[in-house]
Parts: sequence; structure tokens; C-alpha cells
Amino acid sequence: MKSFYITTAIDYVNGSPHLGHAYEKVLTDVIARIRRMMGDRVHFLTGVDEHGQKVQQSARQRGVSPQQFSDEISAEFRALLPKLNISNDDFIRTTDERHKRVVRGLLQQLHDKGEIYKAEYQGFYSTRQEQFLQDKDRNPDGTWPEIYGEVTEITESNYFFKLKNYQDWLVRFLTENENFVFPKFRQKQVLEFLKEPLNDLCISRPKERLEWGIPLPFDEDFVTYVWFDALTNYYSAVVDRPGVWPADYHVIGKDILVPPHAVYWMIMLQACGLPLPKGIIAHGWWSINGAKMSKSTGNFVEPVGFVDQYGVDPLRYFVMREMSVGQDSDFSFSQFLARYNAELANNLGNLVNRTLNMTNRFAGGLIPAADEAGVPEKELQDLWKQVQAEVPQLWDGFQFNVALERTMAFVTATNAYIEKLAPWKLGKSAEPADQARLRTALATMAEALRLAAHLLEPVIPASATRIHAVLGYQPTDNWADKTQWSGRLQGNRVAESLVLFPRLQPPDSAAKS
RNA sequence: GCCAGGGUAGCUCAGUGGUAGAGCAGAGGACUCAUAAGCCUUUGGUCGCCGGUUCAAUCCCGGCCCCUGGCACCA
Repeated sequence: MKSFYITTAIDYVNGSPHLGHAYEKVLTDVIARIRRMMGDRVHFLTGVDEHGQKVQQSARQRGVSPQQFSDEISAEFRALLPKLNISNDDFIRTTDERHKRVVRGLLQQLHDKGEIYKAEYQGFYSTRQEQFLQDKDRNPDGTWPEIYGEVTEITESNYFFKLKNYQDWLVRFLTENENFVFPKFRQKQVLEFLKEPLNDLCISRPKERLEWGIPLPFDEDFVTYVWFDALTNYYSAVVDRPGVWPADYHVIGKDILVPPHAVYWMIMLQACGLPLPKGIIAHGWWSINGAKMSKSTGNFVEPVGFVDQYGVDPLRYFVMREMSVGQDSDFSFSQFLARYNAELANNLGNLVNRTLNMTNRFAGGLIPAADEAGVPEKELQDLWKQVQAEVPQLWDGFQFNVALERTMAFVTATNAYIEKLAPWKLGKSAEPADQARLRTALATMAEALRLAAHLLEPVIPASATRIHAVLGYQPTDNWADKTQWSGRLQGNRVAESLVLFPRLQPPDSAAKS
């Protein structure tokens, strides 16, 4: 069986992880969990990009070796994963031997095929910044900004990859596979970009200028620069695992779609004769309180600290509930608070607790068997059938925000059902008919909760598991079966109580009241 | 400048060629199992602006305005 193979972009280890990094992991994780739940054999890869000039510079500034520097920052990124409850199967570092070996292999192969050639590159070079400058780096009056120091025109030999030759092929491929990039408008952006002629891609740096990289196998005086190093991770990580490549989805930020993933990576694979990924998902960016994320202004969400304070699942829920995949979204604490209290605490969490409470109070803590379903039960069951059919379709279309909305609507309907039955009144009656209705009500609310938790599982896995646990329920791994309305909870002993999402107070309300 | 996305109730957004929808917030009510939660009812919008097509446009076409992002060997 072919694996479902999904990847995140690898993070560049030149700073600490922020909300954007966390979001991409969570989004990919949600998809991975959904596919596992649906029975696919999933392989989920994430990792870090460790080579390059900025890492070399940062290491030098701190007076440590590049390896030591990236060891430290990589550990920080790696630590984020369990914190976010990410279910990745592998974690790749571009400094891994397994990676370097594959990169060098591909480069050698392309060199042998004549896809890589050496040429001279002429341009303006800033010694202070150790980089070539573009015309757009100039001041409006044509001079170079102060930060570059002395700028001189120099000539440098480098290796180039023949991108140009594949432009027509790529245009044809994207035209024939119109849903290759999600969302669709991003695909248009790629084709727009390809209307201009491509240039060949410079893939090397001389070692005297940059030594923190993978040496070219055919010329050890150079290291390969950025794209052959970074993009190849998706392939190098699974080269020894038969049946995994090609990737089903690369999940990336919109900033690295064009040209790296949609152009360079596709052409690299094609030139190497390797199968192409089946799709690319380009997600949007988070702003914080309506403004661009920025460390210098403190407009920044630090995921580890946030999780420590509010929990993993609330963060996961918020980013999936709030963002329409592909669009940008805003993160504000007040919006987080509103979602948290309204949907997680009041709607879902409170339903869990009142269900446990009533089962304990009116049925001795054992979930009763339901009598024959009346009108209210049938209505709720019909709604479940709708939601159960609709949510997986929404998942397929990456509309996780809508899927969560529908799931929560089912939770709301369950709360409304409880009001209609009013078990607390039935519990005071000795009439056999009322007792039967009471048993039915308790069984129905527990069953509804069990089912809803299954739809929430990919997004808030730990909480879903806790809900199932307090219902005395052990899920099986047959999706179609376990999402059927049933009486399988009958006789289970429930927990005494559970405050799943403690209600949060707005920061400034404590003083007032 | 070019390209793309967006401009719909106080807020976040959904939506369709035929009297505008949801959630949250606000207001009122009945209830009490529960995290002062839940449920019911309800206030609220010239659907960015101007034209056009149409019996009929928020949805189609043209123009304009505003916000956001991208514009290559910089990551």
C-alpha cells in the first residue's frame, strides 16, 4: 500500500519559532491525523534547514561553530513538536548524513547529464554584508544604502542549473493539473510568474565566501546553495523507505510557493527523473492584533509560552477554527478568548461536565440503554448523519474552519436536546414513562458527545481522548463503524466530573467585578 | 506600475441572478443538570462607490476607491 506522505516546510534555524511555524505544523498534523483516522498509512515529515550564510554569521557572532549553533536552535524547533502534540513520523536536519549523501547524489547525477554548468556571474557585491546586491536594493537615487558599506562590481564563477529548459514543460504540467496548488488562485500566480522567461538557477557559492554547506561532489571548492540543499529534504528523508515517495502534499507558506516549490523543486525532480508530488498546499500568514508579526516591536506570539499558559488544544483549535486555509488571518487575544469561552468552555466543555454530572446523579454513574427513539432523538440523529457525511468532505477540501463550525453546531444541538428533555425534571418523577425518557436522554447525550469527539479528534486530539475516557469508551480504528450512532456506551461507568476547558476571564475584568 | 486576495450586521466571517445569513457581542424571557454555563426569543446591514446588462444584482460586465500580499538567481 502506498503511504500518504505529507511534509511541512523545513524551518530555517536562524531564530526562534513563532506562531507561523506552529500553525504550519498544526495544519499538517491535522491532515495527517485525518488520513490516519481514515485508514491510510501516513508518513509525516518535518525538520530544519541548517546551512547557509545567516547561520554561519549568527554562529560567528556568538563565537560558536555553525554546527553547535544549529544544534541548539534545531533542538528548540524540535522541542516545539511534542509541545504542539504533532504526530510527525520523522524529523530531518539538512546536516544529517543521510541528507547530504542524497543531495550530492542528485547533483552528481544532474552534472553528469549536463543539466549543471559553470559560468561567470557578474554583479555588485557588498563585502560588509557578504552578499550580491540587486538593482532593487539601491536607493531611489541609485546609490547603495549605508548598511552595505563599500560596494564593488565583481565577477565570480558559479554553477548553474538549467531551469530554462523546463519552463514549457512546467507550464504544460500546471495547465493539465489545474488543482495542483491549493488554493487555486495560487496556481494562477505560478502560471503568471511563468509567463516571464526563466533564468537558469545559480546553485553554488564559492567556499571562500560560504563554507557552511554541502560541497558540490564534482567541485569541492564550492558548496551548494539553498535550494538543492533545502528542497531535497523531502526526498532524502524517504529515499530508503520504499513506497513513500512521491509526497502527496507539501504544506508550505505562501511566501515560498513561487518560485521555490512550484518552480525550482518541480523542475529539479523532473530533471532527476523522479516522480512529482501530487499537490502543494500554500497557507496564509498570521497577523497579530491586525499588524504584521515582528519581533522588534514585540508583536509576536511565542508558541511554547502560549501553550504552557493556555494548553495545546486551545491553540490548535483556535488556529484551525479561525483560519481559512490559504487566506491570511489575524490572531488577537480577545478573539482567542471569545472562541475559547464560547465554543470550547461553554458549548463543548460544559456539555461534557453536565453529561457526567447527570449520569452520576440520575443513573448511578452508569450510562443507561436508550429506549426507542422519539422525535427529539430522531432529529438529533438525523443531524448527526448530515454532519458525519459533510465533515469529511469539508476535510477533503481543506475547509477545516467550516468543519469545526458544523461540528460545534451539532454540539449546540445536543445542548438544545438536553433542554428539551430536561432530565433534571424527569429524575424527580417516579412514572415509568418518565424514567424511560430519562434513560434515553442520558444515553443520547453521551452518545452524541462520543461522536462529536471523533470529529474533533484531529484538531484537539488530547481533549477528544479525555472525553472518550470519561465516557469509559475505547475507540476502535474503524472510522465508518465508530462514527455510527449506536448504543455501544451502554453500561459504561462515567467519571465523576471533568472541567475540560476552564473558563478564562478577560485580563481586565478581574479588577472590575 | 503589473498580478493576486479582500472590502456583507459592533466584531469574525459564510453566501446565492429573484423579499440578506451564522457565530460572538447587545437586549428580553423561562429554567437549574452544569464551567453564573446551557436553552428560547430578539435589536441590528443603502452587501466599498458609480454606471451597465436583466422583468430582477450583493451575486454578471465596465470603471473607480480603500486594505493586504507578491513581483525571480535576496531567504
